[in-house]
Amino acid sequence: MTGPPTHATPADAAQAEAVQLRLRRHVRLDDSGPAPGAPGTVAGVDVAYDDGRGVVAAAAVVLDAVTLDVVEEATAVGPVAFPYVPGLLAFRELPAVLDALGALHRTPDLVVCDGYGIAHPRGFGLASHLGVLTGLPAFGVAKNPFTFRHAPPAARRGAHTPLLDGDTEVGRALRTREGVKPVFVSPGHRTTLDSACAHTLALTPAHRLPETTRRADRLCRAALRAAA
DNA sequence: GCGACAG
DNA sequence: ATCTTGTCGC
Repeated sequence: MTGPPTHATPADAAQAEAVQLRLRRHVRLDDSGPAPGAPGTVAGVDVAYDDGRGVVAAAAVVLDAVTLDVVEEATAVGPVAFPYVPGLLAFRELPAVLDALGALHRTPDLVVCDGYGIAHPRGFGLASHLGVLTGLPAFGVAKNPFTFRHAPPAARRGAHTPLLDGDTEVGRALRTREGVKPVFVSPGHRTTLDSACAHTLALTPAHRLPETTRRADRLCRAALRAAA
């Protein structure tokens, strides 16, 4: 039997890796998600921690994909369920993020994550994991190149170079602001790299990071403070 | 064996 | 992620 995707927190790193290997075959990189520029909604999700108290706060902010106006916001607070281990970030962040997404009154057409999609040691980063569990189109925008190689893109906004895992392009270093350090985009689920990059440019009219992640970042920090 | 390592 | 002031610049 092909049982449903797991929600339970793995007991250790070995079990977590086994879950990733089992779930990754559900990843689909196609254009079944919204086309860049099309009307609809885009959600940004992010998480903030208070390691001292072992508390995590997540936020989901839904924007109008065309105007970038905020349509709805939701937060969730809970106990930290997993330590930070490079390659296993999803087990630390997703429980709270899924709660925040579940608290929304409407389902977004697309989700933007802080981190990576298929650019990952086992091809199953945060955005892919979230996409597979929710069934929603998702991609990741990371602030650092992780373990991947890339050449610096040209200085103008929109310039990009491949993010390489050996010889495979798993993502892209994308310049969202002229002369500013690029972001690192990778598809997660039900989207392509081209589409993810186009969406990222549409979400960055004024800053390096997408409006979705900027808003989710602010909101989850506020939720963490309020939880104190 | 020693680093490096999304958030 | 998080610990942290002022400061330069659009």
